[in-house]
Amino acid sequence: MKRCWLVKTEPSSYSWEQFNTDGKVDWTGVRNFQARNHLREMQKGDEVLFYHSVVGKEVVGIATVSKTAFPDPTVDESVKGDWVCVELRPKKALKRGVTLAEIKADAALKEMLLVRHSRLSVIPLAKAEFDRILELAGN
DNA sequence: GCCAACGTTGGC
DNA sequence: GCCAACGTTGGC
Repeated sequence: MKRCWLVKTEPSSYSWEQFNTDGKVDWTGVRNFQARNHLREMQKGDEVLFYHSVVGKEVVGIATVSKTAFPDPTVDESVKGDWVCVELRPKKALKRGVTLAEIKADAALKEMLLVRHSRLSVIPLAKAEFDRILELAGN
């Protein structure tokens, strides 16, 4: 079954603009068990909201999973554990960014893990939450 | 720039 | 196995 996700990134390290320039990216560097488990559950074609943390604090676009979990090539001998990444491709920019403040203010979204668990970097979304964000964005 | 929340590490 | 210390993330 197709699922919806949200990934966070600081635009100063990797932005939506850079993502679009690249055309695709291996979503590497996840070093959190919960986030990793979510990466493993991603299926090809799943839709992923792209969120800018710290700077902007808004959802800026939609990506799709183009390759399911595979070993993270950025892991070397100094890193313990069995880490994975996925390949993402940009699908569509939001017409208008949806900010964290708006998400918190929205009755349908304020229970999102993005709000409740702000440090998790890969977050599963309910379809209704995903749709609501697109609605707020005007897409 | 500060600090709260959380995860990880290491001593016991 | 507990818990204090520490590092990191991310909102404000």
